[in-house]
Amino acid sequence: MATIRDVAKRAKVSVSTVSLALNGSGPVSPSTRRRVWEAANALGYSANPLAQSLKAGRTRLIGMVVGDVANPFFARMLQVAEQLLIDHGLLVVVAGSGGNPERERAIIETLVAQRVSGIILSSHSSTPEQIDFLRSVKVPLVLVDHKVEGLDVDFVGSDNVLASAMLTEIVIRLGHKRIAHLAGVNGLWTAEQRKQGFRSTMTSFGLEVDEGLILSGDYDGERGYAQAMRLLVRPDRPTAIVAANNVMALGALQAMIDLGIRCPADVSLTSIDDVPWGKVIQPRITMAVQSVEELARSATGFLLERINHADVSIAPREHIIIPSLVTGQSCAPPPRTLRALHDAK
Amino acid sequence: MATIRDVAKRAKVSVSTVSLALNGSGPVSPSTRRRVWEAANALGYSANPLAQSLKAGRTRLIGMVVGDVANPFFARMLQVAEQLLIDHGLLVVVAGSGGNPERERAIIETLVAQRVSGIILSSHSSTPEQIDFLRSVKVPLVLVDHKVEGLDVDFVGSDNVLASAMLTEIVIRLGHKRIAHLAGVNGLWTAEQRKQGFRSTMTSFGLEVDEGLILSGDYDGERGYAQAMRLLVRPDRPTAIVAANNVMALGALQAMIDLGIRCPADVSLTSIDDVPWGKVIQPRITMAVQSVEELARSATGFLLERINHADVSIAPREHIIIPSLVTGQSCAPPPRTLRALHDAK
DNA sequence: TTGTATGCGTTATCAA
DNA sequence: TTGATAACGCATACAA
Repeated sequence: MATIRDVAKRAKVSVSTVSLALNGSGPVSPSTRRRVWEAANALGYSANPLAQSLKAGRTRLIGMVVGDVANPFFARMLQVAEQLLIDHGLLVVVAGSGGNPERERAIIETLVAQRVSGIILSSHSSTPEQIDFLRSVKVPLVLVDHKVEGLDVDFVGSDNVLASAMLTEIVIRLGHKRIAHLAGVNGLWTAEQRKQGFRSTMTSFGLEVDEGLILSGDYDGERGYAQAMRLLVRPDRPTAIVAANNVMALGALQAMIDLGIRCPADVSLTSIDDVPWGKVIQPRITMAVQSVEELARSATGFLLERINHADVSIAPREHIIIPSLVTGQSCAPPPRTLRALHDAK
Repeated sequence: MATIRDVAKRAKVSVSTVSLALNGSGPVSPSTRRRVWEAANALGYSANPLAQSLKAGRTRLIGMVVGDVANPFFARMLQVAEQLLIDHGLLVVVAGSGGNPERERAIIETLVAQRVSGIILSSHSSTPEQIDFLRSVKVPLVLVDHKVEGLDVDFVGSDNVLASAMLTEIVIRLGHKRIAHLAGVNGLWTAEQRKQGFRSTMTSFGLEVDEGLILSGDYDGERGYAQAMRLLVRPDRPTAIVAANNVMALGALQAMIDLGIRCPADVSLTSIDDVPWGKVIQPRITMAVQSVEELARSATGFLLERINHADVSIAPREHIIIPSLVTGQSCAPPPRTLRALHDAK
């Protein structure tokens, strides 16, 4: 591979002139500029990014750290962000933490050591230690999806309270009273927010929250299936389930199918986040969807601003995306028999 | 950040001694080794990967280039590969080519310029120019999924001919005669292989291949839906559809649902590749699945070998994964009326 | 407008 | 066993 020295030799100028000419970072006479250009072209020269990075102290790499790379939500986010970033000459390094805080930390340390220009992080930990650690990261950082309270960095996420509140209200208005919430990973920010939206809506409609009907499915399909099973086999089973994410909703739906319970005739179901291939799943599930595209665009936008204006200090920003309701056929009034029973008591 | 010089100063030795002590790349007396270690620890020193890479001529980065990062097949592949690679101290840079050959080429050039240690590529082009270009890439390269004929590099993929042959045979044995093939992107290796498996099986069972029943859905869900529609509204519609991938099968299923056509009572359906959330889709689709895990493991294994034994020349290897059949409820004998009609003619 | 020289942080060669 | 020094390839402050 040709180096800057080869170009200098061929153009009969010094290396600094080549650098100035090619980067436009200084005054170069048109004639030498052309000579340099031609020499560079003839040799197929392009600067070694490694040497540039060593000099500059940072690479043109962006780190993206999420819990699970294969999760369709993050896969889509990666897709959108990567396209945007590559157009700005930035490459994306992805790593999955598996939801493990230590692993998350180790990955971030590796990325910082690699001198990445910025990090997009969906953090799975908000312990004081993790906050301290993240605070110590001097690389531009944007948090997505999961907010870490007490950490003053850019955040892009959706209104999780609103999302579950919307869905809860829908089933309440249909006449449901025994409503279950299939929650996410306990302690995780989004999971707690969604739980809160469920609880507050129940209360504001004068319904009592049965804590036994709030089960965590860990945002996982299999766990969602198991927990839904547990709910559905109860003699006093709920007549509606508000699932905190898409894959748990699918797990719940599968549990119903396996038990011969009809949706929505017997039990209604709602979900947060779009369901992959939701259109071919019967019944179509009523859900509160957050725009992944908007999330990805916003997060990369924040990051690019910080990278390009590293000199000016920008106050941490927050972009909360409002979920939109997509109505399916998975919700109906509670079955007569049950409703009668409840009304009677 | 502490540099090697800081460590040298603190341990009162030269930088070369620090390098030797820390890397174990030369003879160092136990006492100085300990002093260096302690100094390094006290300063929280770790070598700057950028400087190491500049010296070594290559980074500890692996490039992964696929058509679509959000495609569940590739997302899963990325997930598995990334975990394996990070355990070997390698980070993964991902980029989506969008199936565009020029973009694919540009991405690979960027990765090579970045001095990545290796590239995992699912190429969407096998033109002579692309082959020449890929041949010129001096970085360890492993092809996955799509084989590029005439390029002597490691390849990991599945037996695509067998996959579609299996599915075609299943519907033939159920008595179907008018069988459609919802094919992938014309010209793409896997798509052509799958088409071939369909054709040869039809022929070997003495059935005529109606070219009008082979439609390309471009491996895309929407296109698959449209093409399935086209097939299903025909008065002489096929009684079975063999889809060349999962998302097109889902598109076809959706088309059937929208048209009020029952699956499998009216039309049978099969698919290559696992369907995401296939368990909650009614009916469960009969499919030939390839193990993405095996593919990812094998590909990273090949790559790691080449990277770790860059000195010895290894002949290009091929790992063909045998798809396994997963039987669902999407296949049944053709409807009586139609069968009678056909038998009569 | 152009050239010289230095540093970015390592590793490796060669002396000592 | 240890140390001085030259690369790796580039950018830039300073000189000319």
